Amino acid sequence: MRLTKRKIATILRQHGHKLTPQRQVVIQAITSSQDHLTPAAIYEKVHQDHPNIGLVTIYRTLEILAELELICKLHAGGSCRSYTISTPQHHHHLICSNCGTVVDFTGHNLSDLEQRLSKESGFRIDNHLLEFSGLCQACQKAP
Amino acid sequence: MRLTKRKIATILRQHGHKLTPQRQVVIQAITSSQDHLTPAAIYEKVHQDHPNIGLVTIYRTLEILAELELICKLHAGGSCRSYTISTPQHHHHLICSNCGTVVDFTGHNLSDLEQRLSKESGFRIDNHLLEFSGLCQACQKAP
DNA sequence: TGTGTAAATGATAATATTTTTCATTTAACG
DNA sequence: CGTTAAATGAAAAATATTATCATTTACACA
Repeated sequence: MRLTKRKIATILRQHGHKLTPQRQVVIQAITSSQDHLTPAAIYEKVHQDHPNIGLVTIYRTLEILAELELICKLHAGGSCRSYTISTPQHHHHLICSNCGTVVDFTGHNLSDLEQRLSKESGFRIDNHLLEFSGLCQACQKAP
Repeated sequence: MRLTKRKIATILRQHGHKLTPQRQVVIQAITSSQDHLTPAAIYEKVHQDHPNIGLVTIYRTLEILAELELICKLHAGGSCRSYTISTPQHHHHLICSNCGTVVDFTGHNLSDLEQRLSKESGFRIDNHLLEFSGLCQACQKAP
């Protein structure tokens, strides 16, 4: 189950942010895409129907959405600044290195490993980053 | 066991690259650091003793070293373009988000998960990215 | 131990990306 | 509706990265 636009709007407001038309457009662009999108890509996508929206607004919106964990930042693939829509539960990503399609997966728990590492290294572990990349079914067939 | 400078030199030559003084200096800067370093940070570090070395050379050297997997690119932490020395065996990283110290770890095998994901999604998985971040022992004590 | 040659360097410029600033506009609250 | 804090767009500034090119240099080979 993905985050609905309605839900996103509520969370934005709950945190004292306004739901501007520009933000709605950015959110729409992200939720309607299977890919991960860079700020520039979102700008492109959005600019056709909304020529007045500025790239800076995109940057600002993305920052807020990421802060609220409504979108996820991805690292695999070309850019380290591309985003995909988030889902409520903890998850990781599988990314097609050809077409950029993002598939979420859950059910893999890293807490055992985390505990082991914490014990071995003395670190207090706060966070992790786990992504897989490869070719999706469609891109395997037609390279 | 870390890669020695000698070993790195050999591998460079094996791939038709020259071992220039500039490259030696960059390698030295990376191998002698516990941190992960950005191109700019390496430039800073190196520029004191070698004022003639250009930032561009650093970029080029890093690209080659990364290509040959002699260094690893890290994503956790501020920059998505920071590097640490690599080790021969497959490993992942644990990174202190305060001081940048990088600790390698091995022994965690993702191939079961990889297989499961591959089956479930139809992806042909080529690669993965796994990093943990948190506070190292020293930084926990003195924030 | 020279020497020819492909590779590397540094300087500079070009391009790309991200952040700042600020005057104006607007969403959302009562 | 009116008020106000937040958001926007435009422009510029700051950063980061890549390309170009004339000159230099490592090193394979004689």
